[in-house]
Amino acid sequence: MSRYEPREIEERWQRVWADEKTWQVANPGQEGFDDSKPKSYVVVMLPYPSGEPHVGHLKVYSVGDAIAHFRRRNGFEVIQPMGYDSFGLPAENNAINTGVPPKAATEKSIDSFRNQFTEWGISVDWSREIATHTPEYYRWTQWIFLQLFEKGLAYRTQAPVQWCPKDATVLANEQVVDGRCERCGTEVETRNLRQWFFKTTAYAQQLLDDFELLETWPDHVITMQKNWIGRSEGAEVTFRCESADIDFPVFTTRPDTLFGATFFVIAPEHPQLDQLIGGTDAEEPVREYVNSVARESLQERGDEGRPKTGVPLGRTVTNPVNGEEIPMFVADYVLMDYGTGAVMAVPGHDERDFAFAQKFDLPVRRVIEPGNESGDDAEEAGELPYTGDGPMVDSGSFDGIHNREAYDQIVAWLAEEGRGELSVNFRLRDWLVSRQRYWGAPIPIIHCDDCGLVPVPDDQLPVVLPEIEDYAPKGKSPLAAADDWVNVPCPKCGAEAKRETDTMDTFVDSSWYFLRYLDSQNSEAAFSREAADHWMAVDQYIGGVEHAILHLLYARFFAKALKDMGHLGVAEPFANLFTQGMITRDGAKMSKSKGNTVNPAEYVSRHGADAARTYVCFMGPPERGGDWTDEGVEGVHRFLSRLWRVTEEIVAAGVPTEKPSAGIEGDGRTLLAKAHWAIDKATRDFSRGFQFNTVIAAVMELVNEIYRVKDDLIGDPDGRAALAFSTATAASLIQPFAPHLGAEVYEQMTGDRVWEQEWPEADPAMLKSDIVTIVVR
RNA sequence: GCGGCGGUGGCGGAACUGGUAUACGCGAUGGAUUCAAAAUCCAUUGCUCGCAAGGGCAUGUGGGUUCGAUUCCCACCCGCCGCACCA
Repeated sequence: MSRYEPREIEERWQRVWADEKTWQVANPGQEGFDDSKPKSYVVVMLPYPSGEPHVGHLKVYSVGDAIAHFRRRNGFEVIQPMGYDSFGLPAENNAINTGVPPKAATEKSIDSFRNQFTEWGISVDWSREIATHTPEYYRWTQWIFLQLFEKGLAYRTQAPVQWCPKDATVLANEQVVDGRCERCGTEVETRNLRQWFFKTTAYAQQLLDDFELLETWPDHVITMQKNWIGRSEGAEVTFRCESADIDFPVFTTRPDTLFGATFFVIAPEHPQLDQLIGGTDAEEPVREYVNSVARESLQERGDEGRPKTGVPLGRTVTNPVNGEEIPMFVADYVLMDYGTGAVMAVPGHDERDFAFAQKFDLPVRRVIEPGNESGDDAEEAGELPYTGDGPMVDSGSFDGIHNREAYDQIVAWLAEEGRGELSVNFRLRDWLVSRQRYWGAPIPIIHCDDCGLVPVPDDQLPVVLPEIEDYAPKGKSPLAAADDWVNVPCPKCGAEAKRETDTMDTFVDSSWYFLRYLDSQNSEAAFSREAADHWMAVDQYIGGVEHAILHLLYARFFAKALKDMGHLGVAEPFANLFTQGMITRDGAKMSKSKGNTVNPAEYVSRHGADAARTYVCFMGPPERGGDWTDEGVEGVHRFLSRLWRVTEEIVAAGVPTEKPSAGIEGDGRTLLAKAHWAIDKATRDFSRGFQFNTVIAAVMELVNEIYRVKDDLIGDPDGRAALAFSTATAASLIQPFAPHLGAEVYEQMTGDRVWEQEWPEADPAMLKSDIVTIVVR
């Protein structure tokens, strides 16, 4: 009997799949297109190709492939493409350090990724492969940019932006975490720069509403996105500064507390600050304060518990509800980029305003009595600031009314007076997409002194990224030094003009790649509407939670914008989302510095791709993380070897051509019952949130049962038929995880190709237990 | 502080709708095979008292509902993740 040599088996089947283009699927209108089957579009988030794939990749592609196989065998026409998110800073930083051009290094990594994915036996339709750094791809990234530009959804403006001094580029808000660059951890600075933005805020409401359309997105991802979009309802109320002749609108979620406003605060960056203090006694101290705030990092400023600071402006505004004059302050706890950059301060009913009032000895006024409805801690409820509900006091004609009712009445009254209206505010800001770096898609815009911002005409796309010598960032894009490339005639008037030298954030590239997969060879369009209408939306999207906000929000925005521009039929790109957990080692996140990394290639060569793949699916529920152990992989390898050995044994004894007889009794009957039990269990757990660990456990139980009875059954033709059926069943059920061994064993037992077989169905008659358990009360 | 997820043997984890807690795997112990080892196979393995038959205790803690609770309810403790001066 020969040993289980996984690499031999795996290479053999990989050759078959490659030669026969088994996983290649035609589009509508193409030869071989099959519309008799329902479609299923399975996408695993595309990798950033750097070095070699790590275990995270092994896990996510194993999970995705299991789903793809299961869908195929349940009668779906499945496409599972692959691509590379191949623009990005790491390749460029590497180029600065080593001199290896980003393109060369990236393409080497892509080859390595493709080779390993092939060795793992992932069932990819390679005819659809894309890489975002190729002109064939980014030509269409640029085209989409221009589409957004035409619709006013891409615009250029000067704004205070987050600048990472280490990476020497601006960052999107989403890419700044705790005041630090999400990539490199460097503290970011605020700079006032002209930058390109996508108008994500135009879709803020729709991004919230369309969560309705999503079928199985994990709650925590939706929650995170909702928090990020940060919708709050309230009112916009205008306070007037008579002495300076300026109206100050403020956003408040508590218009019911308007009568309690005792002062007024504006942000240090407020554009009208100069007008308010110019030539007054307050000018000196205010300027000093504003400068000191500017010197502070965002992180320091954002600290919730820090003592309140601020400076009086020596002016007042009029409270529109009672005509009262209240003093104005500038303070850094008011942020310019939320609401209107000014707030009415109600220290009696807001904790931050209260803290400020205490510090500056300002009056605190109660306008809501603690309600008696809650009945809990009366003492605490009586203290100020009080943020709960209750009847209004000291609020003119609204006294005695419950604050929730007063809310509506006050807003109605303000609207009548023309001093306010209902309003909704979002925390979400527009997406800053320009980067002062080299290795990205050039922004296809030409700056002309006379014509302004001129889009590069369609027939001149792509704007090819030129090859340069010096990648080092100098505060502006390295592209600025490429004179031949920068200087071009204006497409409109022909005068001398200059190209935009910024490149796009790589998240732009990855916001639409799942559309390019559908029509990757199309040189006339980004993708055909017909192909998109057939395949979209993605039926199952799979990836890490770390993209819960960034990538998933951007891709959702893209789909909505493309839909509104008539290029796409769906508003949500990913109908179902599955997020897989991270694999650790020795309980810690893997990192080169800790020396606890796992190189999948090593395990694939030692135990086979099937064992490595099955192990990552067996570690625990795939949405959770797990700790990698060598013993664990060995255990799975042992299980696969057992399946292999029993196959050899049955082959040696002679594989029966007959099916097991229906009347079989004893061990044969028990074994068949176990096989049907395993089919039933595996099918249910597969469908129930991809519980792969228990699917695999069920197959292990079946194999254990085969071993328990095989010596008794192998001598008898009928018993051998039962063994062959059960072994083929085990192969069939393990195939989504171990496609090579699944194919091998299945072929030996039946002569057929397992991936062409329908997923097995359990015979209900075989599921009935002989022993009926009666529950006695 | 707010929101979400979780806590079960020595370890990773099972347990569907409230019905045999600990499936499956790892590890450990004993045995078979072998000149020996590897590999393989078989058996045992929650803790505890007992020579044994058998008993007691166990799903983070404390209560509750129920004939019956890992599962449902209330209160609390711990861990992980996200957000956090957003008016």
